Amino acid sequence: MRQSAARKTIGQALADLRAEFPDADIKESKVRFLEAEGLVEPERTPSGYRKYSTRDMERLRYIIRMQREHYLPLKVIKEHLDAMDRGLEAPLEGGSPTVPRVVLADGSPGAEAFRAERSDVRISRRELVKTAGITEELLEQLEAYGLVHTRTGSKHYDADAVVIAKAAGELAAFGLEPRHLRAFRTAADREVGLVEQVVAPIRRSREEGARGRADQAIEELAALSVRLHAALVKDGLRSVR
Amino acid sequence: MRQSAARKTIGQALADLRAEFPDADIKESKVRFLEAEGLVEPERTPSGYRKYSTRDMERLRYIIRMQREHYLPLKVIKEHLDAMDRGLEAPLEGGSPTVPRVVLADGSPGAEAFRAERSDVRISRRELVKTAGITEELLEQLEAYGLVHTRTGSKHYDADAVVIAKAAGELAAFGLEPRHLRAFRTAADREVGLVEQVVAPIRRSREEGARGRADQAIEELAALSVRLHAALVKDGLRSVR
DNA sequence: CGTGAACCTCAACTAGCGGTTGAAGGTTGT
DNA sequence: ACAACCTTCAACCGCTAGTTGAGGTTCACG
Repeated sequence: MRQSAARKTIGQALADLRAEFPDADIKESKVRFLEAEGLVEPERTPSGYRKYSTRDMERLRYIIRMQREHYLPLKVIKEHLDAMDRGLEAPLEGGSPTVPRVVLADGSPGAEAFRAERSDVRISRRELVKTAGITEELLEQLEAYGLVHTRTGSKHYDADAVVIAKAAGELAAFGLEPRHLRAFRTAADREVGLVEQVVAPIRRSREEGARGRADQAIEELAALSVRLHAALVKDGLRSVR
Repeated sequence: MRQSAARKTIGQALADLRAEFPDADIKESKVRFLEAEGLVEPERTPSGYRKYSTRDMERLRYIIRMQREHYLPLKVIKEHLDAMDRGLEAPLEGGSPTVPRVVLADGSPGAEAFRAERSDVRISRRELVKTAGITEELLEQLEAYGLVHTRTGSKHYDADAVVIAKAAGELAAFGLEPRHLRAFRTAADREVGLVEQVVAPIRRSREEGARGRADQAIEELAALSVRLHAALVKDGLRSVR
């Protein structure tokens, strides 16, 4: 019934977008228009049907988010996407130029984050404290709770560490301390475990391309996890409002 | 020719703006247009000539900066100006380097983003199954595990339900069943609890604007939670790859 | 007092953006 | 076989952010 969620026809792609942005009334014509403008380039079947990959879907979601949340014109969004294509990302607002910026810039189900394997960011402890805008003390606690860590076998931190530290810093401003955040770590670990469970058999298969399919699966699972999580939190918060 | 610098005629105002934004080619017609749109309200002399105060000039400069730097549409800029009139801070003005800004919460646009999705989507069970592309059976399980539910006191589902159901459907394609997803629910609940903890005291305060500040806090916390979670998952997955 | 620059209003016009629509036709799944 | 789904292409649309011009008033200076 449900195929590998990977390469969607325009209709399926549209259904996905509508599910994620239910109040936006996105039409086929819009998705095609975005292609005409050079913002997405889905592959085509031999007969000419569009096929949207996970990456294409990420781009579409990014476009819609940027339009809605930041009112950016398409040509600016295109520049961002192009910039993200060749190397690192650049989106929202320039900061200190010395420090690499981190993607997961807003509440996006941050799929693009999972692609950024290329960003071999290496940051010293001092830089981390500075760019994340946190105190030494907070960093120590974050490390104690296993939320932030140096790369295995290194004394340096990576891009994830920056995002985590930054978020933790802002949460601290609300009175949430690292010990409150332990649950996040646990939840994340559990999800990673789930992903492992799914991927292990794929990876073990002796078929050709098993490795690639495993990586693809990891990406999709990660994106889905984050999306599911975000929706559940949002749903749960309805009761708080 | 020489006047008190305070209240400029439109010609003098224009000269000022052109000096500050030499490459913007601002015309009288534009300044008048901005007034017609309610973004500035210069006083008038008895004969009807416009007189721009220092404050009016600041507003004009702000408008031009926002257009150039953030591509904001006039109606959004107007909202910002109105908000600033009622004592709030300039939403998108250059942030202090020490305190990082939360993107999702950057003033009315961000607020709208989260609020917008509370649109009153009402979907029947049949529609949910169809748009999420899942089976009846899966939906039953999702409900049994508390992942998807109708709105309290209603027989209909909302936008969150669609996103959740869809994600669950795609995860099911990977062999992950609702029972595997229970942990997501638990994690989300824990985060909601945390948010509640932070927000409750804000809300209880009898100060003016407490309600608004509480909502603002919820949005920020939600964004931070999702961000933190995503980064932790991504970080955790590094070991799987 | 006259004249010209600077100002006024109001209506009509416009360019560009971000799509939408419809017609005519090809492809695919059951 | 036939519906559901997909394709292209050109024409059309509504909105934003102004611009332009006609016709008239006010101000500053000689």
